[in-house]
Amino acid sequence: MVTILDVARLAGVSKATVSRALNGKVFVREEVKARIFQAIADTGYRPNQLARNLANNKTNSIGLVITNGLYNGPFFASMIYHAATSSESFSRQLVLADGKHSAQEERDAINLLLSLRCEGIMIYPKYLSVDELDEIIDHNTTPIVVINRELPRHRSQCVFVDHQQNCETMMAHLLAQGHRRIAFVAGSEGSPTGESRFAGYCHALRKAGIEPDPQLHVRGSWSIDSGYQAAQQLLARNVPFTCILAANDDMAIGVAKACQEAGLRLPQDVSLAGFDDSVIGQYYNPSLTTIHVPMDEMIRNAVGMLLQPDAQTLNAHQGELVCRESVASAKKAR
Amino acid sequence: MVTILDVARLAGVSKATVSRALNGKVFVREEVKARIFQAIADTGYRPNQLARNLANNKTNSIGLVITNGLYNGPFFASMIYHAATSSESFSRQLVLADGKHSAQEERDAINLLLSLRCEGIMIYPKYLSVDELDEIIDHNTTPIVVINRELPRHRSQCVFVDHQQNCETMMAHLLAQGHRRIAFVAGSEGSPTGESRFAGYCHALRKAGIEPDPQLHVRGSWSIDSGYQAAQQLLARNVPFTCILAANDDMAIGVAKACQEAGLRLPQDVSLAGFDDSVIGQYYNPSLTTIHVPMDEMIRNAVGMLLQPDAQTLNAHQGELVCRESVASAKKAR
DNA sequence: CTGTTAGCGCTTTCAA
DNA sequence: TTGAAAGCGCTAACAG
Repeated sequence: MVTILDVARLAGVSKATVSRALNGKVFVREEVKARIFQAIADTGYRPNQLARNLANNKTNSIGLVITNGLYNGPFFASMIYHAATSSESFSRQLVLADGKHSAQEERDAINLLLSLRCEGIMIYPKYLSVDELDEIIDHNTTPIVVINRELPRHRSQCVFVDHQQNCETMMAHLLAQGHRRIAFVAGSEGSPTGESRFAGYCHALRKAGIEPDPQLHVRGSWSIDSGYQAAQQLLARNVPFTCILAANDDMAIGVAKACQEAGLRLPQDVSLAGFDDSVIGQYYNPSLTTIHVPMDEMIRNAVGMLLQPDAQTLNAHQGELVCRESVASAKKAR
Repeated sequence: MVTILDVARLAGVSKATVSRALNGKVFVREEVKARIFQAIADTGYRPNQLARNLANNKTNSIGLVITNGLYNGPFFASMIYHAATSSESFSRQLVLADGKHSAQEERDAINLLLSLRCEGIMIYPKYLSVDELDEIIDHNTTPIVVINRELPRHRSQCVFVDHQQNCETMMAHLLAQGHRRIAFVAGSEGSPTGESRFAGYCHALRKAGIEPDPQLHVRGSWSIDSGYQAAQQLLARNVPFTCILAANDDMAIGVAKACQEAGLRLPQDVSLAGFDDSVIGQYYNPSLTTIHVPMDEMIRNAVGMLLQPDAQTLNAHQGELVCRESVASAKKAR
């Protein structure tokens, strides 16, 4: 491996001068510079970032902790996409670490990124609780921003949307269409996002004078397939409903499949809605009514928080109702 | 920042001993070890991987170059997913670099990863030609594996599937269903994957004694939306066909949307098929006939090649026809 | 403008 | 089994 010393010798200067020529902060005589660049070209020298990072004590990289099992879906794809794009726009590399299957492994992933000396770390938590996250942030000097969790104790280290509020917005829309018997396909047990959406569902119903019916409540685990299975359970119960609200778009698509297999037409026989506004929803048949979550904005914000901790940034983001074909006005309950 | 020296002092030993205790390769007296770990716990010491990597001259990381605009789709999501999973299974970190919008930027991305001293680099090329890739591989000692491109000069630095062969398999199926007027929605101009699939399409037709009709040929650019628009163009031409084959699943979904908007029923009025077997195809309505590309296998293979360059590995992978609802037997051309 | 000299934090001989 | 010392490749004072 050719080092800066080789270049220096070939150009007949010292390492320092090569370094200066390379970094451009300090003036180097044109003539010398030319010799140096010639030597670099001749040797095929490539600076060792590792050494450079160590000397500078900074790495120009941003870490992202995300749970492996999750990033298969379109939702997470767009998250990684935005994370990579935002990082690059700040000339930072994105380093991925897997949260795997437990809080401990999520912690390990953070520690790994920390020992890699990432400049900042974003984490989309799945297992770690708010308390644990608070503690991790307290115990570290490296900037850490939590995505999709509200941390009351660390207002400038989190970005999130109010899922409950969004769900109430959605419910208001469904109720306005005349739906009264609305089924709910929940996300994984214990997921704060899922719980908030469910809370929004219950709250909106009660506000409309309707008591949530446990018979209309089934649980999935965010994947398309889990939505499919949840819907089959729901249909097997043989209770009447005119609309199904799934806690995310992926599950909604699974639900659609199950309904269609059961001979139900969407939206004539049953309306359907989801959350997240994943790309496919727009092109699904029928296209999916959903809530748009501004992932791009959130991530851009998160990266901004990491790199410029002082700049005041907005951490509560607004979701937005997107009305499409999958919701029709209610006729009569099946 | 607490360093190994702080720990050493606190434990009353030398840096070297702490290092040894930490790495476990050399024996350290139990009693001393205990003192060291106590000191580590007390100080909250975390080894600096940067320094460690520099000293060891290795990084435990694998780089992936991929074009930003692309990884929004489900296909690339699954690629990143498998890349991260495979890397982790070899205890390596995945580092992402963006190929952006040109061959030069793709080159830059590789150079970046190289200067980061990744142990190996995988590249899913979009702009770089086979010749350029050959050259890059020749000029570097770091292992580089190219995904989805056959490099005749570097058989053990590439993994790929035979897209033309796969397309012929698909065409054989469509022809067997009685389709004769089969439209083709191509991918971006100049894309080797797209060209191969198109070649397979033409070849299969000719083998069946049918001359490809330019009127049945439209071009998209891999995205759902481009498929939608391409299909609209096709429909506007008002030429008869009984089946549409899109060069990937995403475009097929766009095509489906356009057809349905035009009042065509799938698959009764027109059959539809795609490539890649992306998750959504299975749940789309109608579910999508496609060719499964074994991305998991390919990536695992690629990572294996990077880390164990000597081990003989298979680099040509087989695609597999997946028959679902979107293709029916041909009645009469519209 | 440029060379010399210390480090950055860790690993690894070499001796003891 | 442990310590001292050299070195990984680069940057950054400090002189000159």
